[in-house]
Amino acid sequence: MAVTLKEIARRTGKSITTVSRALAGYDDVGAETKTLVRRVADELGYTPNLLAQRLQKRRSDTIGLILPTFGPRFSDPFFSEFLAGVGNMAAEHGYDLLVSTQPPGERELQVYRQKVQSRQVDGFVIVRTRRQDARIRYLREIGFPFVAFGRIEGDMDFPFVDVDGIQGMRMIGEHLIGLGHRRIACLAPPADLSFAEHRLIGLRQALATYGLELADSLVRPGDLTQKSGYQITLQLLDSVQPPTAIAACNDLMALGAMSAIQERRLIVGRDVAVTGFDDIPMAEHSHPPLTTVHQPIYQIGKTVCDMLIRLLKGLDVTPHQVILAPKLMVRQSCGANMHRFTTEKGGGVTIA
Amino acid sequence: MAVTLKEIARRTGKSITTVSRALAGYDDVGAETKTLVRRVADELGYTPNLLAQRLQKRRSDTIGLILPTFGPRFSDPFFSEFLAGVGNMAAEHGYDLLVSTQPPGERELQVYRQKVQSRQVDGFVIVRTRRQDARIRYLREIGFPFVAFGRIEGDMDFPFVDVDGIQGMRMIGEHLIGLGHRRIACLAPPADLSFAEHRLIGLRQALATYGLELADSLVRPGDLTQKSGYQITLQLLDSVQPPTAIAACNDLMALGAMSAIQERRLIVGRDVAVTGFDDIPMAEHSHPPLTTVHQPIYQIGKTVCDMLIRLLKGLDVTPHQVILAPKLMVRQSCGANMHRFTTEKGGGVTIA
DNA sequence: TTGAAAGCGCTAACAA
DNA sequence: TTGTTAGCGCTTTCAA
Repeated sequence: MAVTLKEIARRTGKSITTVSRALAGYDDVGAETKTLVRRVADELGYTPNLLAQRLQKRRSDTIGLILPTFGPRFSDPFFSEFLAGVGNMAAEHGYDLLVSTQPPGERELQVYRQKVQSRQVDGFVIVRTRRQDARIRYLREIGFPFVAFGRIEGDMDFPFVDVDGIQGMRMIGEHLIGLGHRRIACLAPPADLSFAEHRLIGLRQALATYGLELADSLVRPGDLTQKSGYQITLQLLDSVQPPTAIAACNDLMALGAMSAIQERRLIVGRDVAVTGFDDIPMAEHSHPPLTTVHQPIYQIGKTVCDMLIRLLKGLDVTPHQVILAPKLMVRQSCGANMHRFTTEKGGGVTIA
Repeated sequence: MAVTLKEIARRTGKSITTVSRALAGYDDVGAETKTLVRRVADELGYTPNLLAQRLQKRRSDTIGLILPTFGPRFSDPFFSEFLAGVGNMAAEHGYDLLVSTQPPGERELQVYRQKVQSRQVDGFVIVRTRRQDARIRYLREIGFPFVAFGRIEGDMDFPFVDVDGIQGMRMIGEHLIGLGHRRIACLAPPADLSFAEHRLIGLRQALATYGLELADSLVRPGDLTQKSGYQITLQLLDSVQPPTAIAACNDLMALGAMSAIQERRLIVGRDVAVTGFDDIPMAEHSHPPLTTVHQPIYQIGKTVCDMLIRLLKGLDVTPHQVILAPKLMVRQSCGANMHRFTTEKGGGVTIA
C-alpha cells in the first residue's frame, strides 16, 4: 500500500541505503543514481514514514502544549491566539504540535511525566505559569527542554517570554489616577498565578506614587472569566462605597464588569471606569471599547515556539529571557476619549 | 538513560519477548514471572517508547485537527471549546491530538496529504465544512478515516455531526416575527460554508410562513468576526430604510452588530433587535445578553472524536450521522424579556 | 560510489 | 510457559 524505501530500491535496482542517501541529498551518491531515485520516488509519491524516521532519530519532532484549563466551557480567546502563534511557528519548522488540556493539579504533572517518558514530545511550551510551578520544577529537575510564557517566583534560570505586568498595571493605574479616580477596585487573578502578583504590584506602585493605597477590600480575586468579573462587579457596585474605577487584570473579567455596570444602568466610562489587560480582539469591539494593556499574544506564541525549537536544535538562544514592554491602549471604557459619549449625556468623568 | 524492555529483560534474566508479554498482561506468562517483571518495571519507572510501539503497530494513535483559520488574530471562542471537547475525549482513549492551523486553499490540502502519507495521524476531525469540500473529497477518495462537524452538498456518505441550522434559524426567524419584526436583515456567513446555506434557508422559511420575504439587499455576508458584524451593521443602520432586526449567523458577528448599534446611540432590543447563533459563553454575559441558538459545542467535539475513535478501532459507529436539534436561547437582545430595560426608557419593541 | 549489516524499541508468529 | 526469529521503515556506521 504505502510506498517505502524498500519499494523504491526494488524498482531502481539500488539498495535501500543508497536510496535513503540519495533522497537525503548526500553527495556521496552518483549523480545519475540520485536523479533516478528521485524520479522514481516522485512517480510513486513517496513520503517518508515519520514514525520510523523518528524512532531511528530518537526524536519526536513534536512540541507539547498542555492547556491548564478547567471544565467544558473553556473559551479563552487569549489562548486560541497564542495557540495559533505556536502552531504556525512549529509547522514552519516541521514540528508537530501536540495539544492537550488538563486542569492544574495532581494529574497534570502525571500527564507531563507521561509525555516525557514515552518520548512523545521533544520539548514543552508552558503557559500561565504559577508562582510555585510544579511543571517547571519537574522539567528543570530532569533537564527536559521547555520555554515558558511567564515567570515564576524564585530561581528563574530557564528560558521564558513575559510581558512586564508591573509596568502594564502601573500605566493603567496612572492613567486612572490622571483621570481623577481615587477609589479604584481591582479584579485580581487567582493568587497562585505569577502574573497576579506582578499586576497587583504595578497597580499599587502607581497609587503609591500619588500617596494613595489600594484598599484590601477593593482587591477581589476572580477566576479570569467574564462571569466572575460580572459577579464581583455587582458586589462592588452594591457595596456602601462603590469604586469609581475597576481595573480588571484581564479583558474577560473587564468585559464582565462592563456588563454588570450596564445592568445597574450606569454608564461605563462616565459613572464607572473599567480597564482590562490582554487586548483580546473583543476588547476593541466591545461597547464601549475597552481601555486595556496590549500583549502581542500571537507574536509571543511564535517567539516562545521559536526559542524552544532553537533550544531543541542546539542553536544559540539569546536572549533566552525576554520581557516585553506592554502598551497601553486607551479607548473609551475608562472615560478618556469620551467625546462620543459626552454629547449624549453631557457628562464627563466622575471624580470621586 | 531511558528504560527499555531490553533493560528489564537483562535485570530479570528473561527474554525481551516475555517481558513484553508480561507487561501487556497476556496470560501465557508464568504468574511469578509476571510479578517479577512488573515489579522491576515499576522500580525502573518503565514507560513504553510510543514511537517504537507505533511503528510496530503501524498506527500513530493520533488524531489530526487542522483549524481552517486565517491570520494572526484568530480568536474564535467557538473553536477553543470544540478543541477542548475533542482533546479531552482523545486523551480519555489514549489518543494524541495533533493540532495545526491552515487557511483554506491550495496548501491546506497539501497539509492533509502530508499528514496522511507520512502516517502521522490515523484519522481526522474536519471542522467548518464547505459546500464543496476538497478535504472531504480527498479523504473519501483514499478511504482515510474522518468524522466531520458539519455537512456538505451532494453525496453525504460519511460520518458527521451537525446541528440543524435550518431549524435553528427558523426558530430565530419565528421569534423575531412574533415580536413584530418585518424588516429583518441577516449577517450571513461566507457563502462557501455549508452552514451558511442552512441558516439562510431557515430564516427564509420562517419568513415565508408569514408571507414575508428576505430582501436580497438585507442579506449581507460577513467573515464571522466581530469586526465584520460591526462594519456591516453600521452600513445597515445608515441605509435609507434600516432593518428593525438583525439576525447574525454567528454570535461573534452579533456582538459586533450590538456594538455598532450602541455606537449609533440606539438601544439594542428596543430600537433594533439582534440575534446570534452558537451561544458562546460571551453571549450570556454581553450587554444586553444575546438571544441566540445554542449548540452544545463541547459535547459535539466529544461526540465527533468518539465516533472517530470507534471508527479507528473498527467498532460499530451507529448512528454515524447525527443531526442535533438546536435550542433557542431567548435573552434580551431581541427585545423579548425587556423588563429590565423597559423601566428605564419606557420603550417596548419597535414594530416597523 | 555503493551495499551489507546493525540497530532504534517494540510486537508477534512460531517453535520448543 | 518461554525464547528465538523476524520485521515495522528508517538511518548510519563500515567495508568493499
